[in-house]
Amino acid sequence: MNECSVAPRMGRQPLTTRAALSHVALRLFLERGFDQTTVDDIATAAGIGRRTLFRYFPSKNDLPWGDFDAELARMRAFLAATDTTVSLVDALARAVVEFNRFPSEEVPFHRERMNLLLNVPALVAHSTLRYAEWRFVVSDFAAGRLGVAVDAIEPTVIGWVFLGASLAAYEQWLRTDGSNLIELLESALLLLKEGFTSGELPTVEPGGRA
Amino acid sequence: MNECSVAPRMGRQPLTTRAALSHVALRLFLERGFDQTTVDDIATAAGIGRRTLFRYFPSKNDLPWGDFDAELARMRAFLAATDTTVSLVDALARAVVEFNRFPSEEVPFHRERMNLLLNVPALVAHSTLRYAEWRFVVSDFAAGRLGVAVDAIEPTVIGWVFLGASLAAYEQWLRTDGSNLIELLESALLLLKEGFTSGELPTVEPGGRA
DNA sequence: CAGACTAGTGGCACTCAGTGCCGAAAGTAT
DNA sequence: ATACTTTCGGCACTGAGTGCCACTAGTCTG
Repeated sequence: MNECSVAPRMGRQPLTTRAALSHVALRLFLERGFDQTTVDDIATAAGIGRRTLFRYFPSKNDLPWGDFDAELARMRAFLAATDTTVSLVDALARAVVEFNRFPSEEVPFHRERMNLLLNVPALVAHSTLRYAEWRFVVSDFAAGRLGVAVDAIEPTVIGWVFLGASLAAYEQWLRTDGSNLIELLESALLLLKEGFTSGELPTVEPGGRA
Repeated sequence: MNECSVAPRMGRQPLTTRAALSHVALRLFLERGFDQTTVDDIATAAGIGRRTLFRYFPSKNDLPWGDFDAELARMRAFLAATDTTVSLVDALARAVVEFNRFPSEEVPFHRERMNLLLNVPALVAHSTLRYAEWRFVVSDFAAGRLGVAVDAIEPTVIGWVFLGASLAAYEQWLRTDGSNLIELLESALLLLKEGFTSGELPTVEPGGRA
């Protein structure tokens, strides 16, 4: 029977968690820089073997992301639960905002993490693979709403456009101390709604200063 | 005096060119796959030393790109030469189309190259760094037209959005044999002009089937 | 022509990320 | 105790990328 609450599954218990390793790595990256930190350093700091670390994360580049898959699943669920009376663009905009809402105590941590992800070249490059998964969630939802294939041009463009707006907001957020990520996201997403029809873009006040 | 046309500059002549190496590498990548091709293989095939190859290209990932910097300079020049009566969005749309126009004999080659760049994970990731340079050209132009800083939110979003539309067109192009890249780009860029105002996207026929 | 100068070449040794293999360790189930 | 299951981590290996340095192939000057 499986009635033990302390060690519910068979075999040896894991020594640590993805979250703990991500945290240790992030600390070292901030202290000495990403390139100056070796995987050995991280493993040693976490008190595990180097080989073991590679079982928790497939690459050094994945360490700052923590458990991104779980976050993505959250966004997918949020979209799935959105009422169909809400327009496609609004539904996506709300989901994006929701996806990027964090408890206030985690905000400084998240800021440092994004600072790395958007500035260290190796991480910038690797991030693309994560963004692709994110875009797929967006495109998939859009395709369902529009009644077209997920690889049709409209859902694809929508995926890219929402990603671009989000990252633009993030870049803005990291650039200015004390700015509010959620407000910046709403500004950027509003730009999409206002559209590019006129050729002259509407001037939107950055949320942080509105 | 410097009047010799064969060897105009001092010192030893280069054994090869970036373009030649890019071509050799691309052939090998197509034959056996990107991951199955080592830098040694490429250097040997090109008849140079491995160490020398790394002087022509900073990384294996850069080989498929050839001389991207020159292409970027062309786009920048095209934008700079665009009449100011043309709206911002139209100017960018024309520049993007121009940037992606190739002589018909190079099209199959370019297609294979983009096939690699958009499908091999390592290349997908690395491409981000090249795209960032591309986006900067777009954002920079937009910032000038809008009279705002290049790191303001509007030019940033515009950079992302045009990149997204371009890549969506490319993905579409690679997916369907015999499709026309230029037409697909125009379709995707039209989506941007039509905008997201209504919440319901206009249905645009893919250029390849129009 | 000799010697100085300059720029490309490539071998060697090194660091570091990532992987396959496999036995040891630490648990649970019977 | 024994069997089974899962994690751990050492070891050896591949392959990308780098610093160093001697060598090569040119030009330029006297």
